[in-house]
Amino acid sequence: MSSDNANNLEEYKNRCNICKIRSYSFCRCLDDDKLQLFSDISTEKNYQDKQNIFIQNDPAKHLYNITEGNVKIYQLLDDGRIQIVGFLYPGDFFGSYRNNQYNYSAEAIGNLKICVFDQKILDKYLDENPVLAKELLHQTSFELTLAQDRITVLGKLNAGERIATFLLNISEQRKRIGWQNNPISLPMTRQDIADYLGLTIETVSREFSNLKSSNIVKFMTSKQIYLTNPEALQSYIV
Amino acid sequence: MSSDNANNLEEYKNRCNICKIRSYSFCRCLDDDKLQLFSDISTEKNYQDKQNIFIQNDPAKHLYNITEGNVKIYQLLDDGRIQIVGFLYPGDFFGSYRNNQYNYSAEAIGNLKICVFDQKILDKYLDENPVLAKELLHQTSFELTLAQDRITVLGKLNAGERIATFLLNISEQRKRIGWQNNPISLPMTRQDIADYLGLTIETVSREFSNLKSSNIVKFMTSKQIYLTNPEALQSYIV
DNA sequence: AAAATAAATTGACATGAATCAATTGTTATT
DNA sequence: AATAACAATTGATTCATGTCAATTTATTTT
Repeated sequence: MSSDNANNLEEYKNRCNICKIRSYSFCRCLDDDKLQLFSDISTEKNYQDKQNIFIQNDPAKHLYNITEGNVKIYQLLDDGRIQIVGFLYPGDFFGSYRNNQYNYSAEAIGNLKICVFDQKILDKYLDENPVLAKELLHQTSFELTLAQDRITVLGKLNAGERIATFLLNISEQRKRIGWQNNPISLPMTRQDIADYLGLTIETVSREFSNLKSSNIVKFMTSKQIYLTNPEALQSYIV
Repeated sequence: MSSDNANNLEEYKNRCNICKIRSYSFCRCLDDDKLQLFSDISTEKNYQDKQNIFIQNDPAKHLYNITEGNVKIYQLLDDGRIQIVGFLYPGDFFGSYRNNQYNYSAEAIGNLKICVFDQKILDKYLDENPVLAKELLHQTSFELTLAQDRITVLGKLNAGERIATFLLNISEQRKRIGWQNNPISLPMTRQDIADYLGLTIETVSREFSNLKSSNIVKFMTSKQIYLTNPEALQSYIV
């Protein structure tokens, strides 16, 4: 674990075809021989659809990084109301780097492959690898800007605008990781979309129907959408 | 700038009577002789009420840390709608550690004293001071959890619940930094509170009146509130 | 393939918060 | 101290989204 290895990470950063831009995924995005270097501090783990990775307020011991698949993180209120804080993609971190409690629950959407980092071991490792610490800081800063954007979406946008933003964000996300950005697939349910956007399932459905009848989107299936007129979507976001 | 200095920071962390818990304020919280060490990488700057520190989408060159006073950070939509992303306190960071554009505008609330860090110089400094990098990561992670909590407030809580959460958060914040947590002062206008909570000024005012007539709060002035019954406020948040 | 179960859509209606408008209270300015 | 300018409150009304209910479509299970 010489600091040399960490500095070399820079070169592998853009090699990953899953998470090119958002950050490298610590494990999958490294060549097999480099992967070995990280086996000291992370272990790989698999989850299936709807499996919980951890629950809000659990004592926090790990930081996770998505290798393959998607995760939803959500907060639950006492009376059962749920808010989905985020849908996460390959390369995204979740869990906790240092807090003693998880701030949300995390659940797999579909099949999931993640890297698990023990907080203490990672923390020690960062002392010897400032490049890695900075990279983690960079990624966390980026996630903070995404969360801040979502605050504006939930605080100021109406239903139609929220849906438009949501569709365009997914399209952008796909572009970022080098996938075709049209048609897009919605791996989550309508209820999940509603809980993510602070709306009800009925409102989500109605807004989709509006977009459909305006020929702005076209549904191949209810989870496969072709953005016929992305510019029209853009104009929703003022 | 030996890495020794950075490691020693740990001892000064809890000395500051402004920002004890949330993190140390890089400058003010250090003894005068230690302060000297940081003059290489940061400069102090003063602002007055309503002065802009930077504007959204400006090319980002600095990271800031509040020494004294408050800052509001906000996003502006094309049609003039505004969302206040956060009210910041002494010890809080804002600006950008590494992005090339600011994600929000920042404005002083009242008199403000901040430390300015040049991105490039800070970045280089972090390589030699992993403890500092980790501390910055820790603070950023913490701010991320706050932003995530706010997503739930804006996505799921009704007007009364948002106001109750807001008042309790301020009370907690004051407790954290060692001030009396009752009565609390609201340095911002009703419009600011509305723009922070995703409500209108009229709704904010009505909810305050409701709390007043239920004897849950008592207004010394319109900006000085005594929380007569904090437990009742708690029960709002389900 | 048929039946059963779950997910998504659509309609009718209710309601919380926004909007519009007027009034009162507070802080500057001369 | 009087006036002006601004901030906060209160009332009347509208409207976007939520709620409740029924129907259609899609996905499992047998």
